[in-house]
Amino acid sequence: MNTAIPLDPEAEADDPEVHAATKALVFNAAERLFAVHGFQKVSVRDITAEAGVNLASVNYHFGSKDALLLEIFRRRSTELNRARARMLHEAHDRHGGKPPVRAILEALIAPPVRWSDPRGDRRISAQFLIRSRGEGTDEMREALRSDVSHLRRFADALLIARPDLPPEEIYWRIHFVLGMIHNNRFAEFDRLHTLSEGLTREDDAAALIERMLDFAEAGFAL
Amino acid sequence: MNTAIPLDPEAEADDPEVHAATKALVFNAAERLFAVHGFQKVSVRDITAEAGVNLASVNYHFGSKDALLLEIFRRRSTELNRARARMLHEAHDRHGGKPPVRAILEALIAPPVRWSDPRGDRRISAQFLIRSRGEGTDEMREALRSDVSHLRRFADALLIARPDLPPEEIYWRIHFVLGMIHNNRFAEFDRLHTLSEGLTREDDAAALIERMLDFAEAGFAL
DNA sequence: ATCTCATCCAAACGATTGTTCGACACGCGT
DNA sequence: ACGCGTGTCGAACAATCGTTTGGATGAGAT
Repeated sequence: MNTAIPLDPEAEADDPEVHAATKALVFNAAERLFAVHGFQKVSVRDITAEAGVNLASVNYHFGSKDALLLEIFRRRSTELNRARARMLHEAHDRHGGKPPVRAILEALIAPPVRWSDPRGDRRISAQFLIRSRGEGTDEMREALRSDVSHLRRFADALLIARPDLPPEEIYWRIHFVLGMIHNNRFAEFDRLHTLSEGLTREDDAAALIERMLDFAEAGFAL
Repeated sequence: MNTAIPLDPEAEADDPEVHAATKALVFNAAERLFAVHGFQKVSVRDITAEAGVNLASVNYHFGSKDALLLEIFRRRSTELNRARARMLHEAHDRHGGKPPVRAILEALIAPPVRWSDPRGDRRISAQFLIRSRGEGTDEMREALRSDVSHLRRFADALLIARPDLPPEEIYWRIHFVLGMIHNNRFAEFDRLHTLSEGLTREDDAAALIERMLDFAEAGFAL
């Protein structure tokens, strides 16, 4: 698995462990390799070689390869969920507890799409999370069940914003919007780029969010 | 890989072609296991055990594990492309060469969603194709480039149906619709089912197609 | 100084991987 | 009967996998 991606110089801060630079190196290398090549295709040796540490570091610091994967997933997942929850909360505050559909959808769409911005340093995390949805281990799929409770807040907000719609209609449309979000992968962007012969540029996250919001809001306006 | 999935009734009993039956057995077993567990998690021994044939059968009939995967992918991919192209062609005939947006989108959405119908026997093929999009080998990703030429017919039709829209807008919305389609995975349906607490039922393919069409058409109506 | 503890390292472990090999069985045309 | 080709089979191949091991290292506390 050859990769020529610049390594992230920033290490994590404020951890209970004082002297664990190796752990952060492994964490970042693993996330990057997993995001690019997938879980099964990346070996522990690939990770440690990329991180420049000893082979046994993975098992020493994380217990196992799956546990390492799970830890990355949980970290990034809670980060994303918090960003979404914060935006939804702000929307509630701004609109007196009953935000419109577009504000709710924005809280759902904007955070992950902003992560995918090529100008930022969170693209890898975004790709990792998208990939983990389809290739995760059994434990990660169980961790995705708790994601349901997180999604329910968005569903409830939408049910209030559109009380005239039958609830099942709301849920289906959430499913469609999530499909739009999870389709923002490197390979899909590439395919779109060749299909449009270079017309579509994904380097503007704000414009993409607007486009997705227009599309999704129209689907919810029925 | 523990699999407790009932074997399909087709081609299991005494076939007139006794000697070529093994290849079909391997083909079907591999497609089913790949669709359920993913490509990397399924070993050649899993496939041959599921098919009830000798371990060497895969390499003898297909050359390698990757070649087997590629052959399944090519078969199902051309089948799907043909079904879509036929529907698009019929739409052209019905509307004098200038079909409306909804008819074009229907040709894009209906075939794969019909495959996903639990009452049919093509759910496995649909899941396989969806999964191959994210976990495919390098050769398969190259085969997906030719899929672009297939998508271009839909893009051209939409450009004609909406000449007032800037082309890049058309391409982005195609990207969104494809995201809706590719999100129809087992795991995602399950998550939606638990989120809606049983309200959403995916057993009605026709109703799901209508829902997706309504949503997508609204997004294109802007 | 000695003990302690966390960390790192090279080496090896057993298991599993995809693939290959040689032998054997059968149908079929000559 | 023979040879030939196709197909199947058990066995083994080398490679890679995740994980474990025992000892070296070095800083901090006693």
